[in-house]
Amino acid sequence: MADGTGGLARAVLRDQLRERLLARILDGEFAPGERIVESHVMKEYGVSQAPVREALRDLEAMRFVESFPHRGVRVRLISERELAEMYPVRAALEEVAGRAAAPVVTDDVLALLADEIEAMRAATRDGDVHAVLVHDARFHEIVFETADNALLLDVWRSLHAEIRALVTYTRVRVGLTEIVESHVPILQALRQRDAALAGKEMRHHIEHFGALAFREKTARPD
Amino acid sequence: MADGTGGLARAVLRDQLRERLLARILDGEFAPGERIVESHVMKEYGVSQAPVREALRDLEAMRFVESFPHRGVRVRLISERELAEMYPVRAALEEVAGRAAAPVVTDDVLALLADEIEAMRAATRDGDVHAVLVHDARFHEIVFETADNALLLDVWRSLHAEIRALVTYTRVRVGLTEIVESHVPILQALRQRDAALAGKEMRHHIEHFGALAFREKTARPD
DNA sequence: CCGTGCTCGATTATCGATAATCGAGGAGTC
DNA sequence: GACTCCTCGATTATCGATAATCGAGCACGG
Repeated sequence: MADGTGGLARAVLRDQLRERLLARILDGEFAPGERIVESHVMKEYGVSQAPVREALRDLEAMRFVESFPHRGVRVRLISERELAEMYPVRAALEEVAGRAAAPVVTDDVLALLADEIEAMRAATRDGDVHAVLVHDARFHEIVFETADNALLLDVWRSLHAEIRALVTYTRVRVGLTEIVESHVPILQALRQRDAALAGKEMRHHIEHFGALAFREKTARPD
Repeated sequence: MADGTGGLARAVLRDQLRERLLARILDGEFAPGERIVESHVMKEYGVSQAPVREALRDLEAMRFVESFPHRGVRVRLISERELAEMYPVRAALEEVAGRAAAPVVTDDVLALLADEIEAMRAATRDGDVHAVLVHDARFHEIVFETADNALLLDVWRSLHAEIRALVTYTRVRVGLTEIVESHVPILQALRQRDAALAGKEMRHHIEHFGALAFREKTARPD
């Protein structure tokens, strides 16, 4: 058993490797565009090639890396153009989630959502940008889970890489408070169980920040 | 990258195995709920365990099979509910594609779309259901390609709408002619370069058949 | 007769090694 | 000097074998 390096010897190796590698990608230790060589990872964690390959394949499905036959795996470089492309897709998905979630949301879930907003506010006061983003993502994830559509949730999760990269771009341009408070109308629409309104608020929420983030280059013909 | 039928990704065993296994699942040779044993597939195709595992993992990501650690892989029962879940997601994506494609569509593309409709009509006359679905899928794919949003195209492809539609068709009888002719309003909206209308037609197109196939559970308040 | 623990066959998860493939860089030619 | 061909090092794709794990069936005690 490989216990010389980091003490990963419990569950399925593939999953542990995936989490480790993902953390390193998000920390920027693996820079975008940089290659991730299987043999290096093998030696570093003292495991064999197979679990490394499968972990990397999982990360590919999550869109954090890309791979080409015989040419290996590299951290996906997410261009500003791709981020711009994400907004209409994400906006549409969030609208679907809002519409589906509103009629079936329970008071418990509403409380959870309110908690997340509170947590975002607290993190904002502490200046903890990372925590804000975590609770932001969690807020949206709760809505998608409530929508009770496994396929929808799956597709949304596959956008994680883009969403993650997105916040790095927008971090400096948009105030944290504005981000946090813009979740309130969504919660209110859900409280009213108004499907159309909830969908609209979800859509606007995404489109608003999309327009903010790319206002200098969006020459959208309307 | 998610390759559809790109062309030069042939030599990789994993991909070939995935296609073979998928065909067998769809043919019903592997019944829903039935286990797929790695060692059996190994011997049957004369390959090693690694490519089999990776092919099965791909199929898992596509939701055609499910796997549990140390307990192997089994064919997922694609429930009617799951098929129903696809429709709102797909409808939203198609609307985005229609809106994006309409302002930039060329006459060449419009001609291609008209050709696909003609091909669908011909296939209908021949009673070739599979061909109809292929050209149907191609019609929509052309619209997504025209939308010029790589992420949107990627997400749409990940739905494998053609395959799911096939499954739907085998369960719910919908008139072929109705399917084919319902593409005409989309083409007309694109001809007018009317983004909002094209999006709306795309959405209605999908929602219509979703409602037909699963009318008992869609109770959209309107 | 029923429940419990154990053994065994089947299967997966992982390993270490080999074959196939790619990209860079040097020798040779015009 | 620029281009082409070829070799070589690096890396991936696949293989065959071993270790870990699970579930079913059986012996045993209550």
